[in-house]
Amino acid sequence: MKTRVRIAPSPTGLFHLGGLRTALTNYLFARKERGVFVVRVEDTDQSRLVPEAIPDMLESLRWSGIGIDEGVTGIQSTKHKVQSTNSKERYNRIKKLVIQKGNFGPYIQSERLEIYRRYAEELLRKKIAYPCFCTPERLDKVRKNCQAKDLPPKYDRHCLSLSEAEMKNKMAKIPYVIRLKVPNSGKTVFNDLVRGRIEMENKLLDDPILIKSDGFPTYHFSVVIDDHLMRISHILRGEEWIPSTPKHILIYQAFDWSVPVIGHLTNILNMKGGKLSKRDGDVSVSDFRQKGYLPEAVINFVALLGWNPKTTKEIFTLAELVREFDIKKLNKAAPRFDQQRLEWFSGHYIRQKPVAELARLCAPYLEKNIKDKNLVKKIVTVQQPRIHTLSDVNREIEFVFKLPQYPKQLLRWKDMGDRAVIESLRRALKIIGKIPASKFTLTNLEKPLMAAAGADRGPLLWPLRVALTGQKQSPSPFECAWMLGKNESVERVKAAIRKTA
RNA sequence: GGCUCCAUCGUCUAGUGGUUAGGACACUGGGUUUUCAGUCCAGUAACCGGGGUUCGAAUCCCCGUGGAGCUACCA
Repeated sequence: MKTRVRIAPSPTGLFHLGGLRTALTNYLFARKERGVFVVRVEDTDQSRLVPEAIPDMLESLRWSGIGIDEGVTGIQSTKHKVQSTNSKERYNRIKKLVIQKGNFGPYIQSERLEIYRRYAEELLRKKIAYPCFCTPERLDKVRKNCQAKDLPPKYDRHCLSLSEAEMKNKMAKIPYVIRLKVPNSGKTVFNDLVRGRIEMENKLLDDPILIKSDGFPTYHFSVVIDDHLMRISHILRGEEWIPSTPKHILIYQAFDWSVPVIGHLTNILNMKGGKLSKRDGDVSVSDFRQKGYLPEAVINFVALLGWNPKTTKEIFTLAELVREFDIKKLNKAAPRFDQQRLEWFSGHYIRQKPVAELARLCAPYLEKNIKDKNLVKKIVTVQQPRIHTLSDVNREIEFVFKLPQYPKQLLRWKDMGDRAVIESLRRALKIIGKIPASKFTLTNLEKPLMAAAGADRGPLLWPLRVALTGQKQSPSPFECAWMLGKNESVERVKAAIRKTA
């Protein structure tokens, strides 16, 4: 049987790190098995729709390099086509721009309502499911009652005792949900691909709602119908689904369908060990993208959260991950999100980039509008070893555009006096002045200055660096002079001499 | 409360009955160096607790404890 996996995101918010990890795992598994990676949108909760969620997810996956084979694969530009109206309307307009590909569509659940209805009616006919007319208030009471008695919260099957005639009569008049009748004895067992055998007593299971009173299916129902109809062979999803998996299996059994292989991945926790949420800062993939983390770094970092190759290798490109991925090496314990580790990965990948490419990547992040392409390249060259994200490119380079005010004492290296400072600056000025503006390169600066500095470099280089930057900390004087260019460098050194004299 | 899952340095993890418990991030110190980075070298640091099983347990079993998840006409 062909390996077919899917992610089934719900468009209720921006695509976050946990979603990326699930997507990556499914993608890697599909590639490894030469299978198909499907994206299906589960928008059955009409009250929580977030219009931008689908485009955000698609953009995040595209940015990460995770290619989609089937299902919701792309979107036409949403710019100018979607005027702001109420959010549900906006969602529906964006939905129309979604590109779907494959033979098992539609791949958006709100477009499959008749399918779920049909299958639910089949279960109704077979008496495996039943309509329930109870009000939310009554259900709430039943639930509280169970809790008060320390019993598992379960529906009391009040509506199951209705006569056929009563049932028909009510169905015509009152809104109702359709529930699955779960067996009240025995246990449901499945073999989780990452956790091994998991079992649950059937009598602990609540009769799950299959179809809501608004006619939409619940997740539990639509996920089973679609995974079956779309021939999904392996379900790899978050561990929050473990407790409801037995319900899903009972639905498969109700239709006499074979159950896919199921594996539950760990969730990503915050540093305190709690659920990763907006409160912990940035968790959406688009936030990381906007902050200038490289996709290579985010992928590498996320791949190693909950999986590792069991070797000491830590740096992986997406292609290497495809090659080395092994589903058996998934961990069971939930990892925590460590920002510092992500930053290290990002810095690492930034240092690997060719300067021209890094300059192109950094360009949108530069705070100053720099027209001189050459200057951008210089700045990026200097910043490359110092930064962790693309937006860091602006860090500590204010001096390039405007010399900050600084006290003249800052020019002194150790116990130097004013006279020594002036002498040192004049020497530097002479050397710099000799280099033609057209040959004002890093090496042409470094060579003569280092030669002149001799063994004890502080007396020459420290005053020069401060004269150029006005800062206690900065890149090397050669790099600073190079960025500033000959004229500006000369002017700043002269100014420092005047200041000291 | 009920149910389910999980448990090695601060963090990500290696380890599947016998290891000086290994690597990486972070941290600390040192080398390189004019400062900041980078880079190189070194160091601090962990088997949640208690019982078993065994000649021997991080590893197998049980009981605790702790954490997470589910307990919705949300997914």
